[in-house]
Amino acid sequence: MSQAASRPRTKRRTASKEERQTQLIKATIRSIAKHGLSVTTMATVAKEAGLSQGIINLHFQSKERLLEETLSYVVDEYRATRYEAIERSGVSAAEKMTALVKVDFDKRICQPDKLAVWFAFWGESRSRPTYRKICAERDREYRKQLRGICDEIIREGGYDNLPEHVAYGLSAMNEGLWLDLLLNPAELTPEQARDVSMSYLRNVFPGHFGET
Amino acid sequence: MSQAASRPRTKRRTASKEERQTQLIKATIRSIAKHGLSVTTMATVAKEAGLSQGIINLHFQSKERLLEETLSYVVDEYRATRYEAIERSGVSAAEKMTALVKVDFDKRICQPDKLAVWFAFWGESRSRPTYRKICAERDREYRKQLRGICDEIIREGGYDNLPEHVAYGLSAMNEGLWLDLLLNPAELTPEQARDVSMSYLRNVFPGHFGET
DNA sequence: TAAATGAATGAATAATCATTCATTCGTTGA
DNA sequence: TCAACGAATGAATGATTATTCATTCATTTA
Repeated sequence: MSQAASRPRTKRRTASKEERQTQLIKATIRSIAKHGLSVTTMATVAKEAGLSQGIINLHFQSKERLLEETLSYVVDEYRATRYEAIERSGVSAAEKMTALVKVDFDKRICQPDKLAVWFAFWGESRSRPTYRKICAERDREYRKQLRGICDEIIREGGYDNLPEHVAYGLSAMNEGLWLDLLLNPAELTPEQARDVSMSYLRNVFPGHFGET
Repeated sequence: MSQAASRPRTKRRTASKEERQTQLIKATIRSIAKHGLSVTTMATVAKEAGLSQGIINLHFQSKERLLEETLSYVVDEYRATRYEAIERSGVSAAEKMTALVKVDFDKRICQPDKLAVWFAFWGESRSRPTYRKICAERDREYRKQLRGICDEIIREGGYDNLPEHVAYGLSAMNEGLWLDLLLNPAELTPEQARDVSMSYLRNVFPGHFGET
């Protein structure tokens, strides 16, 4: 949240626990994006943060805990941004739905470094129950939110789609579009990805997201 | 393709180069699924294959090459299954499209071990140009195929969807459904995932995939 | 200002891992 | 049956890496 954790002015400085931890988590995100998770070492993170080797064990006890905190950080940021967007949006179900799609392709959320972190942990999560648990929480909440909005829209519009199909379908499509943004950022912009997602909604709920 | 590469009968046997390489690649897939890519070592692969330490360097020169060959193996298998399905399917665009969706959720293709491999490499691909190149080839081909079919269906049905939106949307949705199958196999079966995907097609091309 | 506190360092350590290669052993051709 | 070949082994090696901890140094307190 604070940008104060960037770079110390003097050659050495003592910062608050929270400040340092955030600084180290951000360094971990950059390291994963730059080198990949399997090449991210205590050394690459410390160097990225401009700090010394031992500091990570001082603040996080172990590398594993640092990685878990990093995943949680990204997950929490995503959830917070979503709730914020829902709060700011209009009260209608269609407006809420549009707000959610916008969040997925918001610069803050789908920037390359963050996407790299999501997929790095997803890639390992099959063999790491802890990662899966942190991610599962995200999925359950997100889909529940989406499912509720779909229910409402379907009731309003008298569509004969199954709400769980649309909720699964939309969240899956957005995750897949993230993958495309990660793998070939040159071929697809976040704005185009959002258009693809919105065009899905237009097809499924023409009365709410129709062209006219 | 052959199942002969499973387990040698005698305590030691000399096999053909190709047989051993396939055996090692399959062992790598299992190791990635079981331990994750970052914990997959020469030792875990050798153990999984029931062979000795040095054998991988003998056949693949380096660990990196083994991993690249493993990714290529999965990519090639996916492509081959797709082309096979198109050949077997009816000639209409709608039949071809249905065949493609079926392939994505075929037991052979979307089994847990294989999905783990896809996501393990996607997670690292941002920092590994070689991985990205192997995957990019897959994407380009797949989307081109899909795009062609969408063009045809849109022409036939007079829909006003953009073919590239549907092609991007469908492939993204299927990739996202793979993620759901990987992360919570208990909540979603491949058959249900296929239904989600097909219900998308019903909405986008009601004249071709309509309910009646 | 001086002593106390604890944040930060970085060299040392122990563990892990990819790679090498001398040796073993199964297979093939004469 | 027996050399000759080469596939396979696995102990040894050197490189990498997470973790520890004695020491340094900035900040706070008295």
